Amino acid sequence: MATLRPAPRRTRDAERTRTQVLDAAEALFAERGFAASSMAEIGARAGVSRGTPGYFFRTKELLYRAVMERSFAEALETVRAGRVRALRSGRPRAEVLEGAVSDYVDFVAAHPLFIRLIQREALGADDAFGDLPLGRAVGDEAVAALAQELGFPTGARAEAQHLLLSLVALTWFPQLHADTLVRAIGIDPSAKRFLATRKRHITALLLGALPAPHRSSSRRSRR
Amino acid sequence: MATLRPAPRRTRDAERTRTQVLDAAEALFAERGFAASSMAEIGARAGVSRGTPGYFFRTKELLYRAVMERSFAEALETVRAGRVRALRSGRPRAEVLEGAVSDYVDFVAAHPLFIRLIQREALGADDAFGDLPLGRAVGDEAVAALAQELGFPTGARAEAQHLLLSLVALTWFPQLHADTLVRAIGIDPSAKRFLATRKRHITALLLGALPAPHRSSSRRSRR
DNA sequence: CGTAACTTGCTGGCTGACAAGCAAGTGGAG
DNA sequence: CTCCACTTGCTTGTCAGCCAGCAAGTTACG
Repeated sequence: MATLRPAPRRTRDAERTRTQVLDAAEALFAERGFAASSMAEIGARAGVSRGTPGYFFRTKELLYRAVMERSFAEALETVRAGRVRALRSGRPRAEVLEGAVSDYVDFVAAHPLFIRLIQREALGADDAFGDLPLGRAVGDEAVAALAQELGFPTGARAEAQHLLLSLVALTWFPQLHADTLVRAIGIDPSAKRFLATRKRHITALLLGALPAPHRSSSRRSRR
Repeated sequence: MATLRPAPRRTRDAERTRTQVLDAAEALFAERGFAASSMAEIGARAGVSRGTPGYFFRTKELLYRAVMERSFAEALETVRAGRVRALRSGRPRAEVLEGAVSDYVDFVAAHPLFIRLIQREALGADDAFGDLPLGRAVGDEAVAALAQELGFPTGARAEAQHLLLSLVALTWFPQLHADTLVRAIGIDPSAKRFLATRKRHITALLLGALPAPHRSSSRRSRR
C-alpha cells in the first residue's frame, strides 16, 4: 500500500510506448489473427490502456499495416545482409547454397511470429486487405539474391524459380507446423539436433536439383 | 405477383440443408477464418436463414468442429485409397514415389479449402481450440502409408520422417501461396504446365533423398 | 378418404456481451 | 502555462445464442 499507482509508472516516452504497442500487436496478430485480436488486448499486453493503440495508430487496420511493414523491413535487411555476405565469400555455389539454407533455416527459427504473420497474410488475412507492396519487394529481392548467388544462367529460369519455391517451402513449412504435423510425424522440433538435421536434409535435396554448372557468359564480372 | 413466396421454396430436407450449411461454413472458414465468419453469413451463403446454422449445430464452435471432421474424414479416405493402390501395383519404389507425389499434388490442387483449413488450424485457429484427434489420425496414417509403400527399413526412420515432411511441404506450400509468393517469384500457378512441372521437380528432389535400396530383412512379406 | 393432432425443419425478433473509434479529460514534463 | 502522452466515458455497431412461433409434413383416427 505504499503507492496508489497500480503500475510503477515509468517516465513517458512516446517512442518506447509505440514500440511496445507494435510488439504486442505483432504477437497477438501472429498468435490469434487479426479479427480475433482486440485493441484492448493489445493495450493490455503492451502495459498501456485500452485507448493507447488507437492513439498512436488511429485504427486497428493501420496498426496491422504498421506491424507488417516493420516485419517486412527487418526481413529485407536480413536478405540483403545474406546476399552481400554470400557474394563476398566467393565460394563455389554448392557451399553458397548450403550457407543460404543454413541462414534461412536459422532466420525462420528465430522469427516465428514473422512467419506466422506472413502465412496469415497469404491465407487472405482475416479480413481482406489490399496487398502489401513491401511483401512483393522482399520476395523479388530474395529471388534476385538467390539467382545471383548461385549464378543461374538465364536459360534455367524455370529451374531457378522452382528451386527457390522449394527452398522456401522446405524451410517455412516445418516451422509453421512445428506443433502439429511435425510432431504427428514423430519428430521433436525442439530437439537440439532437429535444425542441423533439417539443414543437411534440405541442402541434400536442393543440391541434386542444381542445373548443370556451365558457367555461361551471363556470369557478371562487374568490378 | 404470381406467388408471395420470395424464393421457389424447395421441399424440406434436413440432410440436404445440413450439408449446405456445412459447405457454406467450410468455404467461409477457409476463406476468412473462424473469427471473421459469422453465423449469419454462413446461413446466407447456404441459402437459409440466420438461425439455421445454430439450429443444426448449436454453436459456432461445434459447427467448426463438424466442418473439420468431415474434411479429415475425406482426407483419410484418400490416403487409404492411395495406399491400397500403391501396394497393389507392386512397382519399384521410385515409381511408387512418383505416383505418390502425383496423387498428392493432385489432391492438394483439388482441395484448396481443405488445405487452407488445415493451415489455419496449424496457426492456432483464430481462437484456441482443443486439438482435433482426427488430424493426428490422418497424419499417422499418411506416415505409415508412405513408409510402407517405399519399404523403408526401420534403421532409416529419421530419413523417412524428413522425407515425408519434405513431401508435404513441397506439395502444400505452393498451393497455399499460389496467389502471393508463387506469383512474386514469377510463376503462374494457373498455367497448364505448372502442376506437371511441379510434380517432376518434386519427384526429382525426393528421389535423390531415398536411402540406399538395401532391401533388408525388415521387408514385410506378410501374405 | 378426410381431418385433426402432433412432429420437425426453419425463421426472425430479442438480448447481453463486446469491440472499434471518438472525444473529452487528466496529469506530467519542459 | 502549455503541449503532449495517455486514459476513460460514451456511442454505435456487430454477433452468438436463445426462444417463440410458423408452416411443411406425418401419423392417428374417424
